[in-house]
Amino acid sequence: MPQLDAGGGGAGGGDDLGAPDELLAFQDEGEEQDDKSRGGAEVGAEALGREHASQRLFPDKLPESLEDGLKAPECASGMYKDTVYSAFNLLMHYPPPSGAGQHPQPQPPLHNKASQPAHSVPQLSPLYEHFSSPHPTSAPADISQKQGVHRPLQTPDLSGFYSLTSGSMGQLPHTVSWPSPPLYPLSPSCGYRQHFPAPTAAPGAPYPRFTHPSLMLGSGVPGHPAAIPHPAIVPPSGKQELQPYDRSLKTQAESKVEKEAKKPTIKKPLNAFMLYMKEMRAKVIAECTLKESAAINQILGRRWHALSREEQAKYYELARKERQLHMQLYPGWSARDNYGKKKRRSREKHQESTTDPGSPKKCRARFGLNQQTDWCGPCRRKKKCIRYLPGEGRCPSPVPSDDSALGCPGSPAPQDSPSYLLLPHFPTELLASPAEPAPTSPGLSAALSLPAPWTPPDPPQRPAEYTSATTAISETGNLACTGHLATSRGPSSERKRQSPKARGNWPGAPLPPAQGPGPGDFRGCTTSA
DNA sequence: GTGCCTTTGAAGGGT
DNA sequence: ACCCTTCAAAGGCAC
Repeated sequence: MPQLDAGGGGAGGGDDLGAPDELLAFQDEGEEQDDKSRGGAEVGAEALGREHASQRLFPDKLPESLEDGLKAPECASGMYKDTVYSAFNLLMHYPPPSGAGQHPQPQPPLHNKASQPAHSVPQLSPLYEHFSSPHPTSAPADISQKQGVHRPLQTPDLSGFYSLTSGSMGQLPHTVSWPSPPLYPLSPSCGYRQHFPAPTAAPGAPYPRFTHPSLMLGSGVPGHPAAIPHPAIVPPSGKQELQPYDRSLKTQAESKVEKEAKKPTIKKPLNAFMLYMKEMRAKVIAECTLKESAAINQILGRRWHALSREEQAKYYELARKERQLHMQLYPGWSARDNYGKKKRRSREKHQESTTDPGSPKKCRARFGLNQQTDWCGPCRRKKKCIRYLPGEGRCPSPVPSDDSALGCPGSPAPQDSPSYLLLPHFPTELLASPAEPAPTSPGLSAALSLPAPWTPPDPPQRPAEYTSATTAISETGNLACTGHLATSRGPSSERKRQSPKARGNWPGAPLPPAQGPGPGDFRGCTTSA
């Protein structure tokens, strides 16, 4: 379960996303689900799209209340959780009831992510945008850049609106297409309850939190008085009785695969750094004439460390709110749900390491390099490499290491450091291993000098719930599109070796620079892949 | 069309 | 408690 701010982060910050106890109650309900019941729920959720269509056509047949459906025994496991997912999706495309008021006319979605996978649910970043963009006109230009959809100017009235993408419509199989995707009002403080009639639940009842007709899940629940039988509505057992033609055309396994494919993907909420990247990417692109995200992200990573604590705290707070909102919208969702939906390179590497004694993984383990991103062998990437390899290892298309060479205005890289030494993940086989003599290059020698002992900066003024913060800035100079790329961030395995408490117990407290070899330390590894 | 690269943070399973 | 893995965004690039 996503971490709730123990300190009641909302306590002092006016976080009205929902009282922690409410969240807990909400969450506990979802946590009771088991995978099996979820399977049934997913099908039920799928059916809700169709159910929803019928409800829209026959609004007078709406169930009496959401809680009826939620409290139905059939909802006791699984049904609720996933129906909420779908319900939220429906919310995003369903005009709120007239009684709700304040509903804008249908507008183009703020986040029309054409590139968004058809089955994915967009991020909650509108929340972030609302918080982080008091002046909508200054909103980062990259929000819709990739999508290729011009983002309409946000008026203050719209800034608090949450929309799903038109593409996300595809996540709801069999749903009808509304004439236009309406925006859905969402209070900046996650105020669904502010926009919809108060629930009719008995006092103290945990549900419903949503009372929009589209959330009248009862009609989709078998056994509910208003239930409309639908082939896709399955009992909590998760088993669906196939129609005869179904049996003949596809096996249950195929059907299961198909349903898996149709299952909406709920993305992880963005963390603080992701929110920061999203906001600053366009700026860096504009400044640096860079487009490759890998390089952009390196710059952003350094700038992130250069941020003051107050600036970082803003993003941590936004991220925390996003997580809470996400938790409310998708109770019971786990990031684990999305595991395996991406190709995992590390797994291949792991297999590779089991057979190759000099494998990158072993080398990484030896020197504490990031297992996913640090290289130990020669540049094994066949494509154009953004890393600069000296001598024979030179990649076909070296990319300068310092930001200025990358196209950024700013100070050049340190004079005594060859550009390749300034790269964070310089292929270390070209340098001596710790047991071997160091190269004679003066720049190399300089680069091999480990970072100066880390000394904590002045005590920060963190929010109350953040304590003992430390800032890990090992950069030597201008971080704005300048300086070297050696990051202060240790390898993932290394940075996680340190407990959150040890590194400061405020969320996302940055680690002190790695004292040992890190991605930017250029420690040697003589093995090659 | 798919995956990699690159960053930090969050989460959860495993030990 | 700690370690390890995966995913979240982004867009060029390689295959």
